[in-house]
Amino acid sequence: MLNLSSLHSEFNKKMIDTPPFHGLKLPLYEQVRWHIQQRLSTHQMRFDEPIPTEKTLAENYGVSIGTVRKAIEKLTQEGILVKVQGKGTFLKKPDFHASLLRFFRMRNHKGDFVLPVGRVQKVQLIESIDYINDILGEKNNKLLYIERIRMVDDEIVLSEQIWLPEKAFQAIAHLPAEQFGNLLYPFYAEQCHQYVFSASEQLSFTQQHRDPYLSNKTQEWLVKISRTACNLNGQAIEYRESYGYPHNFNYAIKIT
Amino acid sequence: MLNLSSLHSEFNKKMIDTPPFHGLKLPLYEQVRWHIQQRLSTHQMRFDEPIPTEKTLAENYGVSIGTVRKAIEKLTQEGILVKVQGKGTFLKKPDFHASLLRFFRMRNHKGDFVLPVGRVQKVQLIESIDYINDILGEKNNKLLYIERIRMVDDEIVLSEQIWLPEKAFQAIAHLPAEQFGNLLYPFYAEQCHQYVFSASEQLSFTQQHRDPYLSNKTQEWLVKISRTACNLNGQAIEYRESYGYPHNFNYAIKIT
DNA sequence: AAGTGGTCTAGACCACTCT
DNA sequence: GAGTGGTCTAGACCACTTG
Repeated sequence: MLNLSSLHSEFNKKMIDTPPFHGLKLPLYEQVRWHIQQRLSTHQMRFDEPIPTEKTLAENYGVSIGTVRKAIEKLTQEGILVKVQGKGTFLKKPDFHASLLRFFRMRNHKGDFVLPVGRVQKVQLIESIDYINDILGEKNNKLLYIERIRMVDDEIVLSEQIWLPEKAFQAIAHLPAEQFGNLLYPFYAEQCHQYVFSASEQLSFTQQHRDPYLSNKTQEWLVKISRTACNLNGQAIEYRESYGYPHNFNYAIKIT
Repeated sequence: MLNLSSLHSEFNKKMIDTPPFHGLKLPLYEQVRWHIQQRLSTHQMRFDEPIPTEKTLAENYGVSIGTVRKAIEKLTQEGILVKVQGKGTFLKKPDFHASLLRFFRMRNHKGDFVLPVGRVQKVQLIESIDYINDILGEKNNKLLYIERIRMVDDEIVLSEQIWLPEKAFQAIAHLPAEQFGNLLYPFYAEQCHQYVFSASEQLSFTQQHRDPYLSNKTQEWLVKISRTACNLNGQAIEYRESYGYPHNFNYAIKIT
């Protein structure tokens, strides 16, 4: 279990005085929610062990079980926790396998939908770029710059440029490109303890991008996806721009 | 108030025997949720009067107030109801103003973001089209076919083709195009008591579409949005295909 | 002041998982 | 059988809106 003991004693003091709470009168369950989330994000991530039971949390926090349930329900809706009946409540293992597939439905030569394979081509330590650092919430920081392609049947279908804050990713700054695996987020997690939990993507079309890996002509339309990926605290830890051809593009959304 | 009286007496009989429930053991709150939703969708829509209070519903259904609250919470999450403290719980007035703006951020000559103005160009009663009727869940039905353009600063930026089931839209089948207003969904509601509550959209790119209103050339890329719009029961009541130029296209999404 | 939803309690029993 | 979350109860008091 994650160590959440001694919460009870800290409860009142911590809840009302910590930064987000000065002067605010948040509902009890919001305070519990925030406190649990803080505890989770400052621990080493464990996806295989349950967090304390609702009953335990209720006792530790000195609130009723219904209040804890409401807090956990919120965290579940946000995609941070998953509840499994009979087993417990777990940190949700985020999987972004499907994320680019939300936009691109690539087919291989047989016509089946496939996930393009990723391959890092270049890794480079570079000086500060203002607009990237703005996005990452940093200032004048060195950056780790990565070029990566994604392929289906040995054909390059997407080209990606990735910027990381050098500070948090020192562990991989000097590794050769070949050691970066197919998927980057598990790689970040293993090597740097940086966990991507959410991302916001922006989609647009451009005729301005000349890509070194896509053999596109001048003035040809490309799809551009800008992604900012964040950790549990909402802190940006990666900025990425992906380019691809429009013919494979397909995206479905439900509006309510 | 909506008339939800006499629910109590019908409760047990109705809940377990009505179509979705034969043999199923749904939680109480799910049954309540479904029952409320049914009642709402078979009434004339009233967005200005509250539904019965939680206390009343609890008494009528013979369940505790917590169970009713959970049912209503679900309906709130689905965007069907809105709760207003001190006033009551209301049917949510759906607004799709922003929906196309989710994809297209049109700027006018001053550079501000604007909602394109809609204008119906053609209204026509046509014979059955199989793939449209499939989408609408109908068979061999006549259709109402509409052509509509959307404009910014007198420039056509989107072109739409719309198909409606003739049966439910007889009231507008023979109206001249000029009488269709700027927005269609409020028009459907007023004239035909057809209320759009949700929609699923599919986005793609095509070089195949030659549009009568967009002055596009052969082989030029266009954005295509296919939308199926549904009422409260999830029944499809409109199918629409919209085409536009990619240069204004911009779409943001949050992934978790 | 009366009525609404918002928050919170202190339990109960059930369904499921694991040992 | 022990432990987990899932469902459900029967209240209480508070915050907000309206007459």
